[in-house]
Amino acid sequence: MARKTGSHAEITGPLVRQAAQRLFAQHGYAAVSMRQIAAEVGVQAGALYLYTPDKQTLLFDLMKTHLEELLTAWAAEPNGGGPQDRLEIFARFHIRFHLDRPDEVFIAYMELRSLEPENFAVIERLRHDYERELESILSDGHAIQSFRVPDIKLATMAIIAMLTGVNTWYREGGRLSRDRVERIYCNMVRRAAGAG
Amino acid sequence: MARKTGSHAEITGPLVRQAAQRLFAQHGYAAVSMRQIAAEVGVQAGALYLYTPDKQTLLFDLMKTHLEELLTAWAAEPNGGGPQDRLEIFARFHIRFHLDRPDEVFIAYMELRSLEPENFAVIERLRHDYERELESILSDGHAIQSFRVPDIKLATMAIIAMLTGVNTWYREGGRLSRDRVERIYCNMVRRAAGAG
DNA sequence: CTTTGAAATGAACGCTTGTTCAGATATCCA
DNA sequence: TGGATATCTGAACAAGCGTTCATTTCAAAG
Repeated sequence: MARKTGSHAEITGPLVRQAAQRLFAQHGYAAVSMRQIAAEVGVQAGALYLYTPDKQTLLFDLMKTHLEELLTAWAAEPNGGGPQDRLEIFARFHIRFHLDRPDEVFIAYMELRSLEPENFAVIERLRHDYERELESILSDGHAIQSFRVPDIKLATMAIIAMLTGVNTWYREGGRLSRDRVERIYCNMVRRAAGAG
Repeated sequence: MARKTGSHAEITGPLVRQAAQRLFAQHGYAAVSMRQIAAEVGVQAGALYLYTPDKQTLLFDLMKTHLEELLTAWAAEPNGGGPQDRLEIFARFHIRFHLDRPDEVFIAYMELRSLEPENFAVIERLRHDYERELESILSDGHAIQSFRVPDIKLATMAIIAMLTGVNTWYREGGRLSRDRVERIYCNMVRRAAGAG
């Protein structure tokens, strides 16, 4: 696969990350070789080491960047209103963000076991930071009896699993529009949380 | 890892499957070598080929067996009652069955991409057979207005994702008993389906 | 006690792996 | 134009891969 003509060296770095992302998502970290990534970029394997110290770091950076972008994007969402509004905003945000990045999401969920322990700890913390955002919404709603959830942590995990699950079946141009999917999931989440 | 003393050759086959299951679940199919599996069993790599034609078939058989057991076990559940009862039975069954087999479930969900196309097709069909069981419950309930679901297929996927998600966080001996988890999930599923 | 046949070994096959590095090449600034 | 600097090649390294197979081991059957 030849490189785009006219491409200068300073854009090879992003190309490497892009190629690694697609290949890791498709075949899995362990099943993809540095030579495959290099071929996708249009370069020899040795050249990759100008852009990453090793294969593991390549994976780690992809996952870290993804989760940091997730937290940043969530922080930029409107955060006014009561728990019910915030739950709806969260659900819609989660679906939108995840459907926009199927490869990143797939890697972040499937390649945790491919991370060396120190890297795993970093990623796990970031993921937990995000989960706590939903947890605090449910907790606030529980406090003022807007929601009926017997166990807040369990509800957090259940709702996130349900929302993230959309990535496993949704395909662009399918039977349902993204907006319709967002709306339906929103309703299910609200009801699962026992919202009035 | 030495074999249990007194073990005869006729039980090595199951041991191989067991070892492969644990290792595939922990590190992923591509990351596990035949030599690692053999070491776990207490045998040399060549001996594995008395029990499986190749590595791919080993994976395929694990997944196929898991899904067939899932379908068989579900068929053995009581299937009387209305959609509401059947939804509750399904939810409890799904959680119970999946929590009992964390390794199998992990492999069945994570290693789809490691299957060669023909094998993938077989597994995908089995999985779909199972999803259709829930779909028909929701469909029946929708027909007699016991459930309020704007889209049955979407609700099917959402509920299964939510239920299967329990495997990602539940740990034996944790804060919540299995029965309590079952009950809470049951309620969330009922409400998500819009059951009266 | 010998024969048989399954079970397991251990070496070997050709190939791929992640990573390194001396050398070639291209690009940019003076 | 010339020299410095960033970029990339291509070969090499040791190690590991899935798989095969002639040979050995060993318990049970005759």
